[in-house]
Amino acid sequence: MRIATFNINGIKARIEGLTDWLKEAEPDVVLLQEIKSVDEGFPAEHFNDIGYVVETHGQKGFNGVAILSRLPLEDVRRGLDGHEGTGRDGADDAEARYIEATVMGEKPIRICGLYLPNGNPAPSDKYDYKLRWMDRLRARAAELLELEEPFVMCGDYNIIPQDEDAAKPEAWKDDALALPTSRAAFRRLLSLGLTEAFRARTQAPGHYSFWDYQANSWERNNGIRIDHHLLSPQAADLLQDCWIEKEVRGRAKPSDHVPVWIDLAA
DNA sequence: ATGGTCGCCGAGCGA
Repeated sequence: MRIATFNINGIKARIEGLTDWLKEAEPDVVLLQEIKSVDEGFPAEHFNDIGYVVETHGQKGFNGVAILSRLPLEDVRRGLDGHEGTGRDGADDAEARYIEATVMGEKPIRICGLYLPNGNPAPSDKYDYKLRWMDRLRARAAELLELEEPFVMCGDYNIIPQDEDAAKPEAWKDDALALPTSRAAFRRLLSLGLTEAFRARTQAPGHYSFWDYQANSWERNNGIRIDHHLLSPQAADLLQDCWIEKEVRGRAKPSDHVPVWIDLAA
């Protein structure tokens, strides 16, 4: 089963490029982030027509996540638990950033798609929200781990795990994506027993999943690696491969992110 | 270099 995570930065702007990519790359499952659409505005029927079932968790204008799958989806869940009611919008669940479903292949796999808050500037209420959100994600991961079944948490984590994951680490020193506090929160997630698929495959630096639209970042290869797959032990046992589809960034009208893939023996 | 470029929509925010 081949699964890709892809922050598309707006479904309306990316419908054509995303369709072309789906037809040629033929992923079994895709986790989309930043659909920037309400559920009713997402062109689900269009993707049904090319063989994908669609589940969305959207909101107007910003954020929004979706799952596209060639296999049936069951037990869809939207949003994280832990309704603090103290978020900067009055409720931490005001932002649509998380969706879960079970993909019914040969071996059913629980798939979590997430768009972790950016958190800039730091410090700020936005940064506090990011850290709280990571706590809530960790609580959900701990719940799922108790089941001792295969699950994957895939998405735009907005975390540069190590300096090796940035072309210019010094430029991100004070950024919410790379601050020691952010990296520590990411490590706490991993230390529950999750495997970061890309780093499990290679320790090599210089692999990125995002290049800013500004300042010719793509042409200068000034990228960062912030889109990740975290696997439960039972899912890690199924991991065949993990790779970044860098070429997509050079296409016409691209997203600023590219797809990151895992292949599971499932 | 305190700008630069996108996408949401239809002003200004978020990244």
